[in-house]
Amino acid sequence: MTKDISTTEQRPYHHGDLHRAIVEAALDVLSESQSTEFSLRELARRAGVSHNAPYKHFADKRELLAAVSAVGFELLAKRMADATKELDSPRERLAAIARAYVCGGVNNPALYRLMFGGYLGGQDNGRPAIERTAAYSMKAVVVEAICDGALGRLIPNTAANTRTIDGAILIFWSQMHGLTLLLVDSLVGPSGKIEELSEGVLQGMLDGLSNCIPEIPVGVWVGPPPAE
Amino acid sequence: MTKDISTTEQRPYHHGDLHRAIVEAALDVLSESQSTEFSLRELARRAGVSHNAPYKHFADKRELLAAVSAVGFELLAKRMADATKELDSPRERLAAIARAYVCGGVNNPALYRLMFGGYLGGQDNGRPAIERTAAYSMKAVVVEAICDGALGRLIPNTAANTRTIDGAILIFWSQMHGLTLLLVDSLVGPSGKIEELSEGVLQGMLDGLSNCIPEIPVGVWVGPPPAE
DNA sequence: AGATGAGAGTAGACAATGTCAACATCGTGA
DNA sequence: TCACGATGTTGACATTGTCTACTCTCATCT
Repeated sequence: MTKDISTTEQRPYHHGDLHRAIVEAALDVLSESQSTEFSLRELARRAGVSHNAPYKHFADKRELLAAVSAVGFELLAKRMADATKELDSPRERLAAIARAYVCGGVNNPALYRLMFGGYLGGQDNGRPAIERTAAYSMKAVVVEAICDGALGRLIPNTAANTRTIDGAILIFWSQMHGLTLLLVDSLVGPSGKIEELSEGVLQGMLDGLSNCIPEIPVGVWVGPPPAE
Repeated sequence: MTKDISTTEQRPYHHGDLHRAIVEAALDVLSESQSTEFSLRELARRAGVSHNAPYKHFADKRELLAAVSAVGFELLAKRMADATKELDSPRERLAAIARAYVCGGVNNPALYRLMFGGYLGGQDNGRPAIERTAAYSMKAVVVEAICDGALGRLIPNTAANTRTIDGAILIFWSQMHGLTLLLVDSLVGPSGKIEELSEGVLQGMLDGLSNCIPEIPVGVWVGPPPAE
């Protein structure tokens, strides 16, 4: 039972904040190894607890990964929000959001893939609520910029405009999403020119959106499914 | 295909075409379970061989998945090519390609994610050559439609136009890629309206591309990295 | 204060998996 | 014919996710 390594200091029986420690360890390992195939036991080792301690905080590995994913969403939403600060032009704000989005994905591909890669949830077992809300808060930032006139004219955030806004977001989001993943997979490049590259796609898309803004509406929802 | 073990017939010691059998089993399991977390042993069981037989054909699980992914690329390229047949208008051909692309992804998300999800290769260990070439052949189909005038005017496939073409493909591809993954993850929907939805995004993008076609060029490559 | 009970951590066990090594079986070319 | 290489098989091992049963700690109730 003598597990103390140091001289007299002994780790208290209870960790104190294992939940957080495990999630942070997971984020570390994920960032380092760029893979979700680490073991719960490894995390337990890093946290200095027994291999089964994490199970007091997460039902299974899936749930742990969901928690990590949620942190990823929060980080991303925060970055996107931060990027818009001190920017007046709505179009510039939307562009900044896009840059933050792509940048976040490129900087930590494994986390990005965990968030959007469908390891969690599909149509079957919906992803945990904590994730949904995090993803939803991301959308809000985009909505704001668009309503403020990022596409060339004000679009009041009213029920009547819902479909227009969602249509625009759909295009915006899928373009950024696709670009991010292509970059991450090194399927387009070169990686040195990522910013230049994104900028071209981004501006082109914004112009395209501005041009066809009244015709976009299709029956669409964007973000977490509404009927739930 | 006499695989029967019925009464007295005994399976010959050697399978005959285990390589193919394993890949097909993997495709089956992948399609059914929509997860890459099946075991090699399971595939071996399905093929009716010992748990270690697959190792005579694949160095490890990664290599097996790479082979599956390659098949996926071939299937997708074929569908895209088929979709363009009997279509005269280049723009219609490009639209058909896009539909085939999105459709392929939505119909088998797990396979699509395996192909593009970066489970294999990153910038570190490049993905197997077999995959690269398959992915590259996909690009060729798109190039053709664009050069033929899908964006409103002919763009001869010359070295001088490389950047314009690659720029257009980048936008096209990332838009389709992103849309596919958003649909697959049920992050946008509703799923019943997938076609209508895709159509809106698609046409909007094509119009946008047509409008800014001369200004697109950025220093870009699309497809497998050229310096290799 | 002392009992107690729930939350948090530990220890041990189990089946399944990826992978290694040693052996068996077949078709084939020298 | 016969040895050899490709293909399959068996057995073994460390690791993993997860279950069950146990222990420790501390706040709360009497």
